[in-house]
Amino acid sequence: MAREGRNPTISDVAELAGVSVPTVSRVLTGAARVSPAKRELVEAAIAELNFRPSAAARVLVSRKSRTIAVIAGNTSRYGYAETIRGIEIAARAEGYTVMITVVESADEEEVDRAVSATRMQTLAGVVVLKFDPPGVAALHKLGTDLPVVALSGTRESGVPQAVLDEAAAAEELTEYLLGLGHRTVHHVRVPPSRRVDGRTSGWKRALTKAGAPVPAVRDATWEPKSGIAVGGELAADPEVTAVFCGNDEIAMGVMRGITEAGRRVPEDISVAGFDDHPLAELWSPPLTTVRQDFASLGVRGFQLLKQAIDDAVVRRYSSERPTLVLRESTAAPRAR
Amino acid sequence: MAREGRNPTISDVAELAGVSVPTVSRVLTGAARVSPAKRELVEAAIAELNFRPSAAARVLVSRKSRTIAVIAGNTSRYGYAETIRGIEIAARAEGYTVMITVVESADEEEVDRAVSATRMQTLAGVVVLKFDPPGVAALHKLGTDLPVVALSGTRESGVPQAVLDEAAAAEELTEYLLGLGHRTVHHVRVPPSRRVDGRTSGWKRALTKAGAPVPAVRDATWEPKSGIAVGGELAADPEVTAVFCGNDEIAMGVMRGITEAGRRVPEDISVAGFDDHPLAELWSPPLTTVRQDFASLGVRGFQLLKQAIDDAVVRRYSSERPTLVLRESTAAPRAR
DNA sequence: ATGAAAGCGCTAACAA
DNA sequence: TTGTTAGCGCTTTCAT
Repeated sequence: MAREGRNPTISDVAELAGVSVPTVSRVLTGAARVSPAKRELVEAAIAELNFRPSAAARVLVSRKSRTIAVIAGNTSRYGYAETIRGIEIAARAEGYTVMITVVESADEEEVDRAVSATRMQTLAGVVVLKFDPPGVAALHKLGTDLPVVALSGTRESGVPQAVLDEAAAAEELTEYLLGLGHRTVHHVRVPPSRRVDGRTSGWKRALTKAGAPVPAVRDATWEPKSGIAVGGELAADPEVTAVFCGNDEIAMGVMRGITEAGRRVPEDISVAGFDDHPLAELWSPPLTTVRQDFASLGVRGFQLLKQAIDDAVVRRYSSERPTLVLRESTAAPRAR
Repeated sequence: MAREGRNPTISDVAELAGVSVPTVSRVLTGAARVSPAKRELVEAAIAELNFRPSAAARVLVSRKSRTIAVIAGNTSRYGYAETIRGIEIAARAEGYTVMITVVESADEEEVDRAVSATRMQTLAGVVVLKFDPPGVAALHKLGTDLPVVALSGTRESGVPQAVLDEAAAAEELTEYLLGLGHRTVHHVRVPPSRRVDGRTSGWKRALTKAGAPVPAVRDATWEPKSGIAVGGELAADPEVTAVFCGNDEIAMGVMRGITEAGRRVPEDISVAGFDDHPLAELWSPPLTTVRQDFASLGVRGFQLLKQAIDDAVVRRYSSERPTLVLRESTAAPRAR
């Protein structure tokens, strides 16, 4: 009999409906046919008791889970947050639950901790945000006994992955800047995920193709403010007429540094960003950038994972080309 | 014997270590003393097999879970994302896993869906982001048989909650603006969680106290762009000399609208925001605002939840007063 | 189509 | 301190 003070179980439902426990299970899972009469009884009992099956018991016996994990180096920065949002939307649509694991650093100990914490759960699969070194490290530690999909800006061998082709977009943006008449384009990099970074390599490729000089790369952190100092240095160099920044937030910092140094954007120096942050078009001047659809990256990532979970014919890649967004922070250089 | 192709279980460990299954369990949970000799054997076996206990089995038998759920109307907007980050950090430090449930709307059907999905898992507790109507609705549907903590900007009766005292901060900001010499302060509101909203009520209180006229509230959406049109309207009214916006992103939109209308900030119109978004200080002019520590709100929320989970003496409230940040988007009105 | 029986991997209660 | 026994709430055989 259903006791008070605890959640109803499947046997409470079975008893109330006057059927066996497996029959209730059949109604729940839809795995086998149940006569309409019994099904109705069972459904009434479920509703009356407000019964919800225990996910833990289901997982234990069926060895199948409706939970996926997302491993990420960060959850709140724009690209990360939007990507996770996309994953969650796609997962929810398919009835999957999402749990989050944050990997703070690429230290072996921290990566082990994160992977262990993740793998304690019985999971249907894992999506790894391979945007940074912690993500890359976690991906490698994860093992192959579980469906895994990586999300990133550069296609790489190994697990299936959904990609935003950053290199192609960065190349296009750099070519646009050169086409405006700039002799070359300087580059401020955000912390790269590996030695090579799609945005940086696309930039370099465009310069090389055009026979333009390749200036030394300048590094910024993820903090928008770190762009201010870099902007100041850039403003001090009269050779600099165009700057391509690794993301919009850094670009905003760089623009402030340039402005504080008394030079104007885009009249003296053109500045372009990357991502199309929601505030990029509100900035003064509105930012020329590359639109990255992170939410769609997350959706595509989950879809790839779903295929792997279902043992479907697994497409290993899903690539999308971010698009150039021309606004007012870039212009032709002034005549010298 | 440990078979290939499946995860090792506690009995594999027991067998390899030459002890009983419960002894392994004791080592795992630390619940009872085990002789150093056996403990070492067990630990060696665990390491050799790379054994990880099944969370599902543990939950099933112990009825205790190390997973908490976060229910939120949104995951990627600044305040939400930072709050979730804080919850995750605090949870991780205590060995808890975080799952996310998004409630898209306050529709009964959607709220039921979200709550059901959440409650399928055996949870230690739930943190609800009560920043918007979906969050409020989910909180009410959640039931009382589970530790629940709400996070919001306004203290309210009911479940324990961690709060950022928005009303007090909004009042302080409005007083500051009035103190600058503005006859009154106009207000642009972001979508409120209920009829009353802390930011709006603090603003109104300050005006009333000062005997200043209370202008009609203008509404914006969460989209920063929605501020542009509002800014244009405000700029067209010569009576408007100071505007308090519900968040920084809207303030940025409003400032753009004002600028596009040919008026200047702060010379013609002062504009203040709320939140201290990371880009607020980089904006031109840098934004006067109220710093809200969302990450700390999340941490405090988890701590409250942890106390409830542990049946400790439960503090029901944790309140923090956001602080005024004075920058350059506000100034005294020009002499008329 | 339905039920009886078994058992997923662990912890709790008890005995030794 | 340690082992034996029982059983958490389900799904999965296997009969019927």
